[in-house]
Amino acid sequence: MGPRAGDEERPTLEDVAAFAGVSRSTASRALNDDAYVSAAAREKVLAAARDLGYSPNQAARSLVTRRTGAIAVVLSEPESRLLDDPYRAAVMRAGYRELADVGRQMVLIFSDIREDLSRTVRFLEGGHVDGALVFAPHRADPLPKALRLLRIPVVFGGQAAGIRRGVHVVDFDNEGGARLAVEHLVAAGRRRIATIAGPQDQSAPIDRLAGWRKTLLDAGLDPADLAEEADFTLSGGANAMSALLTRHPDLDAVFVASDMMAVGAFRTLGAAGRRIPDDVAVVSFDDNATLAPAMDPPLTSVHQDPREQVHAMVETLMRLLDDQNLKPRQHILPVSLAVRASS
Amino acid sequence: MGPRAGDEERPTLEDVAAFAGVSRSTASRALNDDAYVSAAAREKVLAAARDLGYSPNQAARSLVTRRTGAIAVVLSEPESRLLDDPYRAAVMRAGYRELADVGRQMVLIFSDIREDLSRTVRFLEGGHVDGALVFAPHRADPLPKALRLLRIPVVFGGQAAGIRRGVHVVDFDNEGGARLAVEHLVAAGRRRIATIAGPQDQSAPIDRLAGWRKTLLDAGLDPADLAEEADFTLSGGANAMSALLTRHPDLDAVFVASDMMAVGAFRTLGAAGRRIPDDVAVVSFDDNATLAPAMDPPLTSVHQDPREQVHAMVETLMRLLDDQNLKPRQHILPVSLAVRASS
DNA sequence: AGCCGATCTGGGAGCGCTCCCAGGTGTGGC
DNA sequence: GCCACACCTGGGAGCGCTCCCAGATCGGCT
Repeated sequence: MGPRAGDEERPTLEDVAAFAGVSRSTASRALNDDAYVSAAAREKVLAAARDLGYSPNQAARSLVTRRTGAIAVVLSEPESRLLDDPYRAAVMRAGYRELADVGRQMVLIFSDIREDLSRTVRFLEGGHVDGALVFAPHRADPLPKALRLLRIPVVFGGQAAGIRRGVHVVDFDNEGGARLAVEHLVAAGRRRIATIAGPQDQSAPIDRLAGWRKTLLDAGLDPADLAEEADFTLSGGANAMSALLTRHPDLDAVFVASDMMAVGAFRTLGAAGRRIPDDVAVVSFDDNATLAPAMDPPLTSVHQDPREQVHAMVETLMRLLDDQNLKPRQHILPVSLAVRASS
Repeated sequence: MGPRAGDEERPTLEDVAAFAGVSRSTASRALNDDAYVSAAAREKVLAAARDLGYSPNQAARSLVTRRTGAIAVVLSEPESRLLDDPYRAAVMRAGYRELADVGRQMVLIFSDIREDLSRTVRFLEGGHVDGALVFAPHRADPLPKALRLLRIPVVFGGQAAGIRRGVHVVDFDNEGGARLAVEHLVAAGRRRIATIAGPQDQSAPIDRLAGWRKTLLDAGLDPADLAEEADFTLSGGANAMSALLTRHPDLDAVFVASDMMAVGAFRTLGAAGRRIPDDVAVVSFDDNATLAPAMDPPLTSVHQDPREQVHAMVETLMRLLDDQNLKPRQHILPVSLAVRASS
């Protein structure tokens, strides 16, 4: 019959050792492929573990090792933003993969800026995880500062609210991406290039706006009055486009700080009888895999690869776990332009 | 100075007890608000815990209680599908919230059908979590059957691959939703109602196709040759629409099994010079918050609320944790039709 | 007074694991 | 022939917590 079927008791390391005819210590060494175990003993232990269906008790293990093997991925945003942001979905997926590749389990934490600060902090310091990857794009978010006081290793994805020094950051080149987009429009002969900027309480949209402005100036064009701020939503983008068209009926291009706002801009342009790209070229930022290629016409957008960002973050975090005194640095990743029919 | 600043050592329960002048047992009782602790003792312990910045060691706790306080949310799909599926993002978000509401931590598991079975199973039985919410829509997915052999409490979201009995399931009324959509089209006077079905290796699209067929028959219309299967992608939807138009140039409506495929259908219809909804009405399934309202014209779609589904799943799982012998049942949730300009 | 039960407390045991240390065995060098 | 040193093994301790049990205290009732 082998081991009793339907047995409620899960086998322990001691059981495996007894079954293999060795001591608990030797079994432990074999399972954790330690040095100093004979090949014969290792074989026997591994076979016993397989036969008994043994899997180690993680609680017992991390009680003594003081490591959990889990890493938190913290997404700190107002509730509304998270629901429909495919970029975040890609971040989660990438986080899972990249952490699995280094043998770590991802524990996902959603943390609404306004509500969940103390719960999130309590969880992170509760010893559930060995470290954290934190995405907290809003400047007013108190989380990054709170985390600084904790002893837990943290790497930020994107600029951490108000903190420029002493933290590990992996960010995209937002300003450079905006520059790519605008240079593309200039090269195509556009001269009245407006922008729909994102909320100026976040680093990324601030940098994108700065990139647009500087590139125009470098090209000898005047940015004055050609920028309109919106809130990253469809309707926000539509309204901003209306305002821009009213002020500058002669504009021939617009750089939009996110794909979702570009949808709104498309609406307004269509309703106003402007053809894309013939009358107005549109370039966006995000290159959202769901949205950008699905639009009509397909949207030219600045492509940022979340997988690449998360990979760099995990790499940094692993080094940080080895060496708590690792010198913090800002790691800026390049972006590229995905050119489609809208420009 | 209070407790030493920058102390590496985290305080233990024993420290808290000593500080409060009581025993470890009493401190434990106070912190877990057990009965049989005097008000005075409780006060002292709570104050001590606060002053020392104590947070309990979860590993030690779950070693003895055999509970982790964590619940896995398992998304079992081929890698490609997960990246750009906002429905899944909503499921994750809802899972996090609903589990937080019952004091549980979500641990997210992505499990590629083809690659990750053994890793997922190993994790789930490793004692990391107390139970699991599993989304495994593909009929060929071996995960549900593998989980059956484990002793871990599981609730499925959507029909579990090939298993109809003995499992806990919370699903949407896919057939009823399709019926709503088609009845809406019939009521609007449409008579040549085609469908772009989803992959017939999954329960949900199978049921949606069945609902379309039955409703047509009930209305005295002939479904023959008006169905085309596609793979839930944009291009799949576009190609299916082409095939349908070629076969039936006179069709006046199409029920599409997902929003993403509806985007493809829109493309094809536009290229063929058909106006929506004047020439061809389009109704879809998903009511993806990002996509459906953003389309031109905005898409009529069957609305399913992932939060509601997850809520029911968590409720069932909590009951299951209390009572392992809870009688399994199929819980079917109603859906509604979000009517927009495309129909 | 005496007793019983309810209320409260402290110490011991032990969850399953890893790590340390004390040994045992074999091999090679002098 | 003996020591040094690698290699390998087993047992003890202990991680920080919860639970059990024995005991202490205190009313209230016979």
